[in-house]
Amino acid sequence: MSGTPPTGDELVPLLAALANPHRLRILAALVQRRTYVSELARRLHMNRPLLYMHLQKLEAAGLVTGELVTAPDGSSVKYVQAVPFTLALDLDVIALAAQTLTGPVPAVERE
Amino acid sequence: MSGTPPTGDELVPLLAALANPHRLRILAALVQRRTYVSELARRLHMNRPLLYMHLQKLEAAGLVTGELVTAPDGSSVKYVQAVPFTLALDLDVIALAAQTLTGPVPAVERE
DNA sequence: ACGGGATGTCAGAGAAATCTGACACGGCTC
DNA sequence: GAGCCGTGTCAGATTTCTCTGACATCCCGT
Repeated sequence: MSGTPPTGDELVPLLAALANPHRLRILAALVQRRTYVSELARRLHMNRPLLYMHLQKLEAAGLVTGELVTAPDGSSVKYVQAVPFTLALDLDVIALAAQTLTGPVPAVERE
Repeated sequence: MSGTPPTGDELVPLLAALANPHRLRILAALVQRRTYVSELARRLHMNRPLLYMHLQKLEAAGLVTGELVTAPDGSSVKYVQAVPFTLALDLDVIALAAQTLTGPVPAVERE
């Protein structure tokens, strides 16, 4: 995760992952502290299943890492933490990314 | 539109506006050329109503400007163009933006 | 008058994202 | 065993986003 020019196919999911208040707050909460899921749910006042969904999207976008830790007492706790990243966005970057978009486009875009 | 630190309430719509293949391609098409709507619809192979919706979202996010020009021959044509911008995204920026999120949050986030 | 090209808006179908409650499992402590 | 606290997953309701076809309007040139 760094400042390399993103392709369209990886930029869209990344932006989609960030374009949500909950997920911004989740990331913000994980910047400093490394927390486990249930505690995070309490801190952010959201249902655990909901938090799970958002965490999965963040994880899928590579913005968050999860680690299932089996504590010495035998209980398992899943710690999550934010993955540092940098994204410089710009009209030129977007124009570049748009060229690398695959998908249902006949590619008769020229002219 | 520039590199000032965005608040959460303006960052989320901005990211949401960008997190779409169509809108990336629309922006890319408007970087160089200034085009009117119908022609743009042909260039990108999409229905005009659909293009309109995406243009409205881009306009709402401040990424695109529209100008309805009444040509000398009397016909009116709407020209659209991309608005230059810069966005530097970062975990710290996100943490900052998350603090400025208004909304249905009891704000009992402390501790 | 007619056809063509432009703007703008609508209703509604279809797909995807969001959110909630309930369930299953395991391990600890009392 | 009962209660508490973790993880993980599910079905389903609700909402939002996408997308299409059709319509109304205006101006121009033939």
